[in-house]
Amino acid sequence: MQHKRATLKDVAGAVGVHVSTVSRALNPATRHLITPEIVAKVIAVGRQMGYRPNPAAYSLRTNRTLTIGVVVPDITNSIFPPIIRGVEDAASEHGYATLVVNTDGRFEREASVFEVLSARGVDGLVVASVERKDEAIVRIAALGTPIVTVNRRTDDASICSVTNDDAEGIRRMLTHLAALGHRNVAAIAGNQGLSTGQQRYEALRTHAAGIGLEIAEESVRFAARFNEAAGEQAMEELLARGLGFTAVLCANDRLAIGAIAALRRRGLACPTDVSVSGFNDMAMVDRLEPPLTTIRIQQYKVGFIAANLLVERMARPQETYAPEHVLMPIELVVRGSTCPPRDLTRATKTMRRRAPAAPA
Amino acid sequence: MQHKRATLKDVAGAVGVHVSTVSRALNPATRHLITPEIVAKVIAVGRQMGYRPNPAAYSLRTNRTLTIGVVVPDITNSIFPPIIRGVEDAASEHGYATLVVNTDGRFEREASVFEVLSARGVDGLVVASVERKDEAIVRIAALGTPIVTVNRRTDDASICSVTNDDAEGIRRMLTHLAALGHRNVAAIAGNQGLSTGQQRYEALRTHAAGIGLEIAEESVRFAARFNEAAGEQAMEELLARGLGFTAVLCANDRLAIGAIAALRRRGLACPTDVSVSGFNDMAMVDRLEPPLTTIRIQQYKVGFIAANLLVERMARPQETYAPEHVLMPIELVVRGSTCPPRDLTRATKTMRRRAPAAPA
DNA sequence: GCGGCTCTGGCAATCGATTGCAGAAAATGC
DNA sequence: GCATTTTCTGCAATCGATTGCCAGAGCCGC
Repeated sequence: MQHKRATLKDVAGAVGVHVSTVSRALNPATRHLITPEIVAKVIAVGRQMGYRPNPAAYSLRTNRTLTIGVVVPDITNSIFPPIIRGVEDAASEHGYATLVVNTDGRFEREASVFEVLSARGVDGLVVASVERKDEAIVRIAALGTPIVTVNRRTDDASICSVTNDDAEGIRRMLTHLAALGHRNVAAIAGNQGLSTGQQRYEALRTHAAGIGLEIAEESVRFAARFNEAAGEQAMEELLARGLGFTAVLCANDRLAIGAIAALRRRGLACPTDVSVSGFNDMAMVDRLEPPLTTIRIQQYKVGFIAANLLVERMARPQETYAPEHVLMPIELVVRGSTCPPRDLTRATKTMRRRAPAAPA
Repeated sequence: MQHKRATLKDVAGAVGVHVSTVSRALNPATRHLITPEIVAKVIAVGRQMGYRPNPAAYSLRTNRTLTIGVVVPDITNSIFPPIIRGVEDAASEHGYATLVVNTDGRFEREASVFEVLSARGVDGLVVASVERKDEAIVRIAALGTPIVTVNRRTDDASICSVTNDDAEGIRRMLTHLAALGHRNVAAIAGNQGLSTGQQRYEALRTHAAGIGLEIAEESVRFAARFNEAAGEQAMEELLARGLGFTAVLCANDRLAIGAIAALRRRGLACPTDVSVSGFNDMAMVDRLEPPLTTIRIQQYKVGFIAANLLVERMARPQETYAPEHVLMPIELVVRGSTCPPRDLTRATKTMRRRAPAAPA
């Protein structure tokens, strides 16, 4: 990146002091050991010579890389970039760089990804790809690497996390649907091996009754993955049973998008025939037709806070302290994909084929 | 990331040879200097002890970090993650890690971003945020850092690039619109300070006539930025002039999305009243209403190839060689946002207000 | 005027690798 | 069988920082 840059030795030579003096003068923590005039001179000459510490030498000596690893399932999944951005912004404020790696949710790749980060000697990890029972993470944490999980968390409460208030989100959405007049609501739940999937489903079970909704066992389908295809398939299955629901609550936006596509293919309109709700408020879902009613999570902030938490923990290494779990508030965003039920049961109970969205 | 790991010295001790022997035995390039039996033993013991080289020590000695910097305007803009992913995948195949930074297109941030990467001593750069006249890049390149730009390029042909065939994309889109029967086509061009903006606009000028389209000077609006708001504003301006166009070619998808929103707000339907086309084929544009007709670019591949090119260049440092410029083929993707003109001029010439998308 | 104190800043070891050089051992030539 | 070459391995310097230890300077009080 540059030909040769000034070293401590160069600065020391220019000022006429020893390298150790320069080192101490430049480090705020040891600066008090040096006479103020020398400090000023060193700083001035250092700046003028364009001195910048060599990170390799620093790492070698201190065993710290000022780098944190960020592990995500896939950076091209648009839920993650805002989180990563938050992590990067917070990390860079503290002088840390971030190394982002993708696991694709595949086990073998996950192992190699941790291997790479470990080989690079990252000082800490922000992990967005964690599963509820994630022994790999627990093992790495036990070895002493500070870790914070984002969006999801492990069942094991010893791993720090920054997550969204999934339960409250579901409660708010159920309340919204009930307020619209829906009584028979179906749901497409997510992967129960992930905390998001499990929390959201559990909230459904916990809150439905109190809100006045009946959600029968058979009205819930579990999607294997959080994507459009799984949502589409789940919706197909729900429709095939003719359960007479007027709304479908989906565990995330991508499932909802798939669900709406499935409805459309069956000649049913969203929201007039069936209301559909999402979760996350991904980019662009406000521009879909219909615009998606969903729960907004604070993606950027989750990443930002997680990185700050991590930096804080990395500062005091081997101490043990209580793990922290931050829960971020969510927000209900009502758009066009939910509306009052037109006719409580007719639409989905009798599965007549219709031309898609034909003008009446 | 780990408590203490085996060093060369540890392996040397275990095998009973000198560290330099271990170093040479482990390095494929110097392995031939060592007796095969010793090599085998060193490798076996090294593996068994879980030896992994310390990157800091390696960097300090060799002045190479095995890290490349990736500079993008904003990782949350969904055009970039696939590119980044391509870069990361290719880079990691060669043992390189990637450091991604965001400029937000702001000048001062751009400077600090290069500063950070330079301080970290990256071995090379993949830059997606480059402008046509980008002196910063040229300067850094002149200092000896290998650089490859992606998606965009500098006017200065000495900087390697991997870009998409923007001109051909525009030609294909114009041909498509002409084939549908459009004759009076307007355009929303992009920032002319970026190669994409300029190339696409130039292609418009070059090819329109030959294809049988008239694109008057006043039928082209230049959007300041490549985003929805700019597209919306540009479309407003086009509509305000009542030019009688039946289609609008936009320089990218986000402009097109904004343009369609503006049409809708004016009570005009896309594509029945006005066809709109995009460029890039971003994620999700196939799920919009109407699904966007656009030009598909190979985002992942662009990143992948750029990283390979960069790695190749980093391998032989100070040599000078001809800069390479790779042009990736594009693909026309016809979806719902373009259709034959209903009535060649009535729709946009007489600006009647209508209820949005009301059934006839 | 001297012992003891604090305050500064220099010395040198250290982190873990790479690599030029030299010397020992083995192979080759005659 | 000796000289010469080749092959292999060890030695030690080096990269650029940090940091424990120590010595000299200056100050104080008595």
